[in-house]
Amino acid sequence: MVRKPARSGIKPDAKATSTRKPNMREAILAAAEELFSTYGFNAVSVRDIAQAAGANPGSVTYHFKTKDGLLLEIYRRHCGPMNRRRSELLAEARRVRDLQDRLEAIVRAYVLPAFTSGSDLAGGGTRFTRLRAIMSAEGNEVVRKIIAQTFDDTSHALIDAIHESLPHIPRTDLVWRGHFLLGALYYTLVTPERVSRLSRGSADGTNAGHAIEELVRATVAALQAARLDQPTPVPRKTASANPGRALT
Amino acid sequence: MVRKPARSGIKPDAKATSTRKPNMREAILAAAEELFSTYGFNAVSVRDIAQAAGANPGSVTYHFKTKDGLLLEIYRRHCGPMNRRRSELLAEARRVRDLQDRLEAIVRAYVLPAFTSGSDLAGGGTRFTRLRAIMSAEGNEVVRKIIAQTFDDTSHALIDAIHESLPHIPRTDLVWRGHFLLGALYYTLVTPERVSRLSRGSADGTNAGHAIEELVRATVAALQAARLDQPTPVPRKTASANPGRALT
DNA sequence: TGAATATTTGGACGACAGTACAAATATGGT
DNA sequence: ACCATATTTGTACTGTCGTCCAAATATTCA
Repeated sequence: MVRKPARSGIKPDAKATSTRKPNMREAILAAAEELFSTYGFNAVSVRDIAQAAGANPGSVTYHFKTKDGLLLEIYRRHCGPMNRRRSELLAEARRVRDLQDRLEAIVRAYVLPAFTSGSDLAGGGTRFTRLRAIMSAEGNEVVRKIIAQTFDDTSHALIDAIHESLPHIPRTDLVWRGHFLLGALYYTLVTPERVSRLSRGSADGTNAGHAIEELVRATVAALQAARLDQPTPVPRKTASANPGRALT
Repeated sequence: MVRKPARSGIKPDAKATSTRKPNMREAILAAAEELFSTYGFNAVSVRDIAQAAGANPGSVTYHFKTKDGLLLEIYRRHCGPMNRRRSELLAEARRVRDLQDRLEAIVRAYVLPAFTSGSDLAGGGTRFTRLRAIMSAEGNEVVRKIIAQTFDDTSHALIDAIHESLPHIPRTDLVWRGHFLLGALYYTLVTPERVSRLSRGSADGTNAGHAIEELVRATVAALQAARLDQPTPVPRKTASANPGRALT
């Protein structure tokens, strides 16, 4: 790990009181999720995780075989409930009559489950989404597969629902704007203190409620934007930088 | 680096043919920038960089002392020109008469220099901004200092300029929306292939020109959005979910 | 209970990390 | 040519990494 962990209180002490099950596996998962979502995958070692969970490094290997396997299991835990919740809210949102309200509900259906996970209520959804944000930047191969398999359906459903409500806007534009939504969401979870700093304290970046409201408001407005009727036809010559090569 | 380097024992021979100036320092900087912006800081080793630059690992230490020092120098190279360009374009933008055009110009003044660096024309700006995006997710300590020192001024200038053009919108809201802009920008540079995939090929995420146009259009619309209360005064209950809890 | 199984432990392995350093070499001014 | 300096090289040091494994311990069920 890059910084010293300062010994966060993830100790599995006092376990025998209520539950007869120590369930080291769960403790390891929780510790890994917390550490990965804070420092990133590459910066956290298996030993860091084991120590935070009060377990032996060998135990991690026993339960999850590899470090990638551990990450995979974390994703498996959250993806199902989160996307199920999104589907429910999206179906609800589609039935809203007023266009403006419907759009807002659709965006909310996508954003809300990213902050509140179904199973874990203590900021679990936020933690997992922050993890997703970090992983998208670090570019882990295991994650890339999961995303294409699991999240693309949800994203398509979002875009389709929006397109239904805004049929006059090209689908391609909506893909872009939905992409920007996810980027804004990720960035807010990764660097919330930046909002507090730039607003000189008048906004709290770590307040999920505020973040959601601002994000929904901005996104609904962006989605409804018409094409610019090209006051400047093509970006200036300086914007010649088109890396034809593949990124990532 | 994540993948195995295959350990080719071949040495960088035949270097003295054309140019009489090896300038290994520059080669190391270029290689490090390329590798860091592709795989992240933690995933790339000093040895990876040295090999990519055709240099000896000790040479990296000689020129930049530490790995962090190398990263620091990369930032130093780009921050000055990029922010100077932003200031120029921003001053230009402020003088535009029409409100809509002015807003657009202001946003462009912030976005364009992120894609086209002053010195390097072959996608250098894009590469550096992608690096910044990855670093913001990985959370390096050295970078955090640079950002607070160097980029906050630029961000404040952007927000102030927008606030001048949209005085009826609370500054706090503009901070949020500017934050979303940066998040969207970062995410587009980090995962451009996602746009191509979700649009089923009808949009090219790696095309900087398109990305800029879409980003500017969406951002201008988002910036002008009024509070949700104003246009539709009806409080709704459709999106039943209730956010309100703190995160992190 | 005792046997079968599941889990935990502590240590080991080879690979690779960042950095340091003396020797070798290249460079530039006189 | 010479010397002083700048750079490059090869290697070595000390950690830490992910993973493995045999022994120890806990758990479950006949």
